[in-house]
Amino acid sequence: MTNSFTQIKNLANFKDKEATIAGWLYNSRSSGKIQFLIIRDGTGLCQCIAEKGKVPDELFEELRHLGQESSLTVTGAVRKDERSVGGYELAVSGAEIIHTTTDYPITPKSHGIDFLLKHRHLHLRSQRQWCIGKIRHTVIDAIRRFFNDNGFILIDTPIFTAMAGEDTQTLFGVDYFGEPLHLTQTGQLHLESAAMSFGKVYCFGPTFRAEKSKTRRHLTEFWMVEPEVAFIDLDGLLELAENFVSFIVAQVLQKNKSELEALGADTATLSKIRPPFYRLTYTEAVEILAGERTKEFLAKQLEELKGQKEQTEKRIAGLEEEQKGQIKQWKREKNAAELIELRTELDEVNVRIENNPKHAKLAAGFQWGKDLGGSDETIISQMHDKPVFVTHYPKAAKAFYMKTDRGNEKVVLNFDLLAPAGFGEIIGGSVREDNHNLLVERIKDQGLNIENYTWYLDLRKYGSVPHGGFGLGVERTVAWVTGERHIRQCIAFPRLMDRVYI
RNA sequence: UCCCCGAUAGCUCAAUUGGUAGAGCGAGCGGCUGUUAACCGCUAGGUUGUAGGUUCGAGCCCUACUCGGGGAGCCA
Repeated sequence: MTNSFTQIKNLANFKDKEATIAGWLYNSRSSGKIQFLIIRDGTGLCQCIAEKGKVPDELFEELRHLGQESSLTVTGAVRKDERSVGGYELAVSGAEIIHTTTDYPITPKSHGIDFLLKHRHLHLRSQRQWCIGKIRHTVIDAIRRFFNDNGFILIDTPIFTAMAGEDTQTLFGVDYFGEPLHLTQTGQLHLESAAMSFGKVYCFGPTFRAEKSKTRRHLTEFWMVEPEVAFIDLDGLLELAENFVSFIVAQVLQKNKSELEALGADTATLSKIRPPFYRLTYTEAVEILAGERTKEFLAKQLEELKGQKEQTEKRIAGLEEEQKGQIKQWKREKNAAELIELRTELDEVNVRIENNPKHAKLAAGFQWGKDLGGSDETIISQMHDKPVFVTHYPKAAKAFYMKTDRGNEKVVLNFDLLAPAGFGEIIGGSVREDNHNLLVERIKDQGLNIENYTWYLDLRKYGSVPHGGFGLGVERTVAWVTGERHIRQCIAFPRLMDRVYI
């Protein structure tokens, strides 16, 4: 059935010829003798023009009353027209209605996030989600392509696992025939053993974390890709990570230009994402955070926000004044719509103004030894126009498996990659401790049961080599690239803390 | 777990100091031959999240609860 219909993305090939498309009614406008039907078919949007006299009267009336998201096929001549959404439109000669829809809940006007999440199964049809879904597909395709083309072997690591990468408090427990297991939070430990067989490996799958985090950066179930490489040092890992991320961004720019534009993403800044990325050590980052530069940066940001607030308030007051007077009806309605927008904007600015001094205080009081907080990462990230590596974190704040810097025992050979313009961490990685006895010490130091790690320690007994890897969060990457502020929009069916609709 | 904010028509939001609950969209009907979230006219649509309290009078004030949003810790 599918094969006999023309896909909307291919309409250009049918210029001045007849085509039949099959899809759903996305939106329609009628002007008495002429109707504009916007059809979506999963590959794009197409405006179909139905003119009275050129289609049977009965069909014309039927189309005029057709509800949003009704399914149908439309036949007509394909012609180029600048005024049309995709550049091409269909002059309708016939149509077959497959299913009539009434009262589709998601209208072309604005909706709140709660309503949209409750209707996620339908929301996936809307343009914004469709664009994000296409870009996510490209990101995942680019991830696999990059590793497959660079000599990495795919290893599927288990989802049921007894191993804990970090601490067990953030894991989802599972009753495995009476045995307590949990859902994986990383494939890394298993992957290390595979790296000793294949050299360069990666795993890619869902990951589960029971962190009680209610922020725009967190999901309890998300997708993560983790490469692991034998015979590599920290510099090698950074180089791998920057080439990898640059490749993903380049692929999205190449394949999803129109989707990026539809989403309002910053393609100019994205096209500058090329190696080398900025490199900071943790110690340098702390100096920046606690220093004058951050103080000035945040103070300037606060001034800008206050200015923005003042302007928005002025505009709101002006509009409110105008609404009190005698004005045309259409102007009154337009003002009301603008007021709603401005009030939302004002709310956001107020939250940022409220947070700014808190973040400034956290940054100024930052003590060497603590892990970087979310707001600290945001500040560093906002100061840069390209991704930033932060390396060499304090050993005490990090996981047991990270390799101690032999030149400075207080830090480990690890790194985070912060996406620019405030998006924050998208990668975390490290060189792994490869000395058997040092690793035993670290396991004991952190109060972990050494018996659980005998196989992991074996890797350091039989031909131990320097090795390392990292994990990249798919949804965070998609959010950064698309400019979407919340990662829940970057996966089809998000799992949030206390919130699973379907 | 902690801090801040919110809940009014199917949806997005108004409602002055506590004084008769309104608008747009959506739905239905009608009009309009090039619309871009089209436009114009008419119609229907409400126990203001729940329970209690203050008051002559509560959408608005107070208390508790439920649900949601934003942020913190932690992290990809």
